[in-house]
Amino acid sequence: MTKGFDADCPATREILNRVGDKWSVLVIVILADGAKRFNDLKRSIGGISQRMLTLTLRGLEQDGLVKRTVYPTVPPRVDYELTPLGRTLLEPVTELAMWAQRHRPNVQNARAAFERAAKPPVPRRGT
Amino acid sequence: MTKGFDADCPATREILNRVGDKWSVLVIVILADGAKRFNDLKRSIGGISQRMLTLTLRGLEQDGLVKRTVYPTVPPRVDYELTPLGRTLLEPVTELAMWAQRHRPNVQNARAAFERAAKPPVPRRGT
DNA sequence: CGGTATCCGACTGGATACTG
DNA sequence: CAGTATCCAGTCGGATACCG
Repeated sequence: MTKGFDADCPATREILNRVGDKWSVLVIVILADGAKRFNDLKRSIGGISQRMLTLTLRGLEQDGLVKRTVYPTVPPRVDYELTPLGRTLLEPVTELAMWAQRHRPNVQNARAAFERAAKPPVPRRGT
Repeated sequence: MTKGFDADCPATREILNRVGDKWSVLVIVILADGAKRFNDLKRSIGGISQRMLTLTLRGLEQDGLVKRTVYPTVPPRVDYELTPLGRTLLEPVTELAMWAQRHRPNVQNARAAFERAAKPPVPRRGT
């Protein structure tokens, strides 16, 4: 089982590096709704710095996942939207997000148990 | 569309943090074949330091994705294996890995194009 | 509005040495 | 064998200031 794919191959490492960073997935998911302008995006995300939004968008653009469109109007206007390629990525990413939500209780649980196991497991009553 | 899930929710952020690190996915995929001992794992992976393997395994164990079994024999022996929870994670992760492989040419392509667009796009013949 | 440039602290991860 | 401890370079990412 699980034969037939390499998770260690460069391709996987590559996409994992992109998708595993702090903001990329978030941006992708927000752009799933349609094109957005830079500052709209920034507001939608909420905790991101201008610098990181720029870097994240550049990364996604570079990988062909996002398309950047500049309208040379007087206050400049730039739209970002998912490319078709970017939209296909949406599916495995959504899978992962759904896994996260379904199994979150398990994970939390495991973490609590792990923590309990680490500490001397609660002095019983007396001491 | 894509309503009905939050990629920004804490659960997703959490699992993305785990899965997005440098080694976790690799470990998970290797353990898909069955239990392995520490040094077997280390050899299977190839580029990992002892420290990082330990940290990665602790992280996975903490989240209930991997089970650690110590046999108190004279040279100590420790087995690591996926928990049922860990095995369920294998699926979305595999999806992502397959996406990476299917679309790698596109990504590579986009990167090349991006690079070309960045530099003054090739002086034509004369200069 | 949509960036770029700079600075800097925090965290990541490799190398190495030591331990039960 | 399976770690732990320490050190240290490199990267990530936030804050801030400035620019077209």
